Amino acid sequence: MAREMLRQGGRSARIQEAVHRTVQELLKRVDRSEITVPMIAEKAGVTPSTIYRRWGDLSELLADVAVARMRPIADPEDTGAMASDLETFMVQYAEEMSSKVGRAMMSDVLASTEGEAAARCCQYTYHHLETLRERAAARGETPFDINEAVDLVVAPIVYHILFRDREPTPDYCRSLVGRFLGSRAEFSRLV
Amino acid sequence: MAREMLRQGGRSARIQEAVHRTVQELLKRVDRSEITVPMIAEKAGVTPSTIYRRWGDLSELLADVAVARMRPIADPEDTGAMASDLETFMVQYAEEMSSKVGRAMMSDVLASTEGEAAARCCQYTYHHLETLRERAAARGETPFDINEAVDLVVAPIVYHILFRDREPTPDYCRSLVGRFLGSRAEFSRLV
DNA sequence: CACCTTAACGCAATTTTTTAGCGTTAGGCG
DNA sequence: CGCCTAACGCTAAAAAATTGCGTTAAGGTG
Repeated sequence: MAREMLRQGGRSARIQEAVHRTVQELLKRVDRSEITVPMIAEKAGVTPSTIYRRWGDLSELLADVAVARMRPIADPEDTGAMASDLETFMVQYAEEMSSKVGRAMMSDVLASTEGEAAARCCQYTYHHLETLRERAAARGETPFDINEAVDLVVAPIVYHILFRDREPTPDYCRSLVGRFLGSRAEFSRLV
Repeated sequence: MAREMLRQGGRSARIQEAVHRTVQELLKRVDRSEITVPMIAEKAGVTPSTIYRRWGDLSELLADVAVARMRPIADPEDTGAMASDLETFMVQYAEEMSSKVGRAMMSDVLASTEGEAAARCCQYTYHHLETLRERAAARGETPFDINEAVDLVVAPIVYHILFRDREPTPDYCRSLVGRFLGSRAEFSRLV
């Protein structure tokens, strides 16, 4: 799973770059069950033993690549209000994760033995929600609770993607956000 | 994935039984990354080629075993009331799934390529919830909606188990059930 | 800047796993 | 009882994973 490298520059970095890029390209073309370490090694121009020594096995490499792909490159879009911010973000999240590559990424991340990859990609989601929460607070809106957002919105989406028992349509995602924010309103009305 | 066997009895069934049992025993002793097909074959007294032909590869076999283990053997406990029924069931569910073997089962199920295993083990949960729902209706209680129960209670538990961002303690599970039933009460109060 | 240390790599031999052909065994059915 | 063939065992060949050892090149030091 790409332990923290003692040497971060030069050849080592170039190889990581080449291998990651090769894996991503392969994931687009061939089915994941067809992908092998020697195949990746050849296309990336490295020796298989290098991959084995550095990542351990194929599943760890795939998990590493998946986490790298999930690393956020930008903050979620600012739509001007908390509700629409959450809706847009979650709809987009569901779209990305329910796609073929998204599903593959989640699968790879969860297959990683240590579970460290899962925790990290979970942090990415928390970070985005935190951004939205602070943005709402800065606007003067009463900010939402992040743990509750995960329980009421993120978790259902992820569950249905993983277990394939329901399609996470945009409408469904918006209804989740609606229920989430609605439950807060009703709660505050009752106390 | 153990395609529906054309021959269900006799030798074929004995081999499936032996292989399944061997896998379960191995999962208790050795780490999953150590388990190999030849290892299972030897302990089960069959040839590796039999396993490869029947299950495809190791991950499919593990998924098949996991689904078989998750197959319900009994209905959830009847505690006399819908709320306590749900609480007991979900607390027990969280305990089983967050254990080491439970996590391994979920991981194996989700790693299965076709996702057919995931859908099936998802059906088991739905079936149990359906039992609780009918039981509640028979008592005269207003039955809960199963999809909402999945979204509000099951999904968060599963999410936290998979991503290891939170421990699904009994108290936490009960609070999920409480919020779920509470949201229904508040909703009906507002209409 | 030249040198030293050693992490990380390439190569190749070995081991293990996976695949595939082919004959054999034993369910299930007429 | 006897036929048909799904499913198995065995074996050989192919592919993948592991390991030892020499080589390359980061990154630090005098």
